[in-house]
Amino acid sequence: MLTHSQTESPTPGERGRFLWNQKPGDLIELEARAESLSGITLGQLAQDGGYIVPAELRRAKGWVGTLIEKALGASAGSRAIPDFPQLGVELKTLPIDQNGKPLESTFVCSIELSKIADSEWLESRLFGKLSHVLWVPVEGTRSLPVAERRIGTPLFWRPTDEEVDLLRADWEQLCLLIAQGRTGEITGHLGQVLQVRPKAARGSSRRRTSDEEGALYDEQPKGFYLRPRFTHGILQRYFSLSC
DNA sequence: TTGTGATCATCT
DNA sequence: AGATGATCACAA
Repeated sequence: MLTHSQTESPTPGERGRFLWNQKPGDLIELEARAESLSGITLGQLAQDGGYIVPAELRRAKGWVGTLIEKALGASAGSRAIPDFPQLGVELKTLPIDQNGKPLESTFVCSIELSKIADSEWLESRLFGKLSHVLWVPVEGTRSLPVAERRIGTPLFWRPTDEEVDLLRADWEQLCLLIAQGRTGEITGHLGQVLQVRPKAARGSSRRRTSDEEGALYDEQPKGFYLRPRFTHGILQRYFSLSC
């Protein structure tokens, strides 16, 4: 996905302006490094690291997120833990339009369909990932060439008590349906701030699970997503306070 | 195969 | 326009 330049511009991690693939030691350092990306374009950042910018994201949907991860030294890989394990921080890029409005929902984590029945909120993947997030807004208007899109001002976010209540209420409602084996009733329409949507390589993907009674059946893999309205609220609150 | 990074494509 | 369901690439 992150294709290296064949022309050997700067060797990644050696000559670039940014500390590619190097773990930040603490929150202050992570913040400083995230802020150093603010205002530059994806093309500039990619060139610094010696990466090729895809002409379009259709076949490179996670390219922006992976680029920012490498630049900031995220180390969790594809494990189901926060991107900066030692700091407990999850990194999320957020595509925004010219008004700072999120263009897409935000994927949070996949759902362990077979284990969801006896899970608890405080131990959940969802709560674990959302307890501390570093949001990095990035211009995402489709008509803007990927290389020209600018990285925005990063912000650290911890959900307020009110936001936790909203998330937890949705999470419990959706988990209950899943635990009862009523996954057929789950659509993206449910949930005020959180929703459950397919998360699979193809629509026909299936994964084995069971309901409270232990009955086995196959269901489409699903994941939790934050609604754009919710993430928009996070950005608005932050930027209204910082002005 | 599952979980990560997400955006695409289409319908209302 | 906004949102839902579908889909793409990669790592372990």
